[in-house]
Amino acid sequence: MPELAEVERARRAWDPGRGRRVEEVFARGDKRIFRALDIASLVRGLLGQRLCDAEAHGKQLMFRFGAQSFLGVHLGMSGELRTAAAVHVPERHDHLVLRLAGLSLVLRDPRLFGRVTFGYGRPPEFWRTRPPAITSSEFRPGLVRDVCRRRRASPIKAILLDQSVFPGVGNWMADEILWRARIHPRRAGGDLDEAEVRRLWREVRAVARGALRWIAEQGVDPPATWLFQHRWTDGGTCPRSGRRLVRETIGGRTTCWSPGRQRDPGRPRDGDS
DNA sequence: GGAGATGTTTCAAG
DNA sequence: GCTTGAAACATCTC
Repeated sequence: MPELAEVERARRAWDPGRGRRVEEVFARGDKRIFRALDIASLVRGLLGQRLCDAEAHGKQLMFRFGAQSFLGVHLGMSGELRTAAAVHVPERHDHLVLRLAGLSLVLRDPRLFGRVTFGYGRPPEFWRTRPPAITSSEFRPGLVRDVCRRRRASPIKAILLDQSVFPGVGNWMADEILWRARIHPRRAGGDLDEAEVRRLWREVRAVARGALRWIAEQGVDPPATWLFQHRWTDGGTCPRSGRRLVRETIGGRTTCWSPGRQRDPGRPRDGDS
């Protein structure tokens, strides 16, 4: 599920626990979401501390407990945050449950592609060195130009998934961005001209803002004018051209685009395949 | 039963 | 040394 806006929505899911102290920590420490994390110090660092702050950055989440304890969560492919009753009995895929006064904070992740990190005294390294948010004014066109130059042989679809430049952009957002910018997902980064780089930069921001508005703030899917509504299954049509959408694997991920609107680099006259 | 899934990491090859 | 693409991770759903 989780890209930029879904992660922002997850950030808010634990809000009911704000200001309350952790009374008990349940963790399935053998699960890979904890990687090399020392569960004993996680428990020690959280017990008795109040949930004070929750921040999202790209696909990363950081929850601060007390002044010193920083709990990082990456939801991977199937992670979810929710609250449950204080007496909640962890279900099969509930790998971390924090019992506070009156409710429990639950991290569920069936596929176990998520990751939990913990920092005491200061946030973990990745959080301190995170790249500019794509919604911030520091996210400038030059960053897009640089990564396209550096990864000049990679398809632009794969480049957009680079979290060190486009934090929060995932598979559906990348397709949405390219569709709006009228750039074929298989175009090589080094092949984009200055105007295309500029369009890409602009649409990264537009899709990020729109996704946050619909998904995180209003809690609904983006409207039918977005590719989002049409891309998931075979047989969809482009909401702008009315033509049949194409789905293929690019950069190892299912990719959907609108032929004609996004011209195929191998077929300069007609993008239909 | 098989394929595929909104993600990252690792590793071998160029 | 850098870049690239494929495989691996674990489970569920269609």
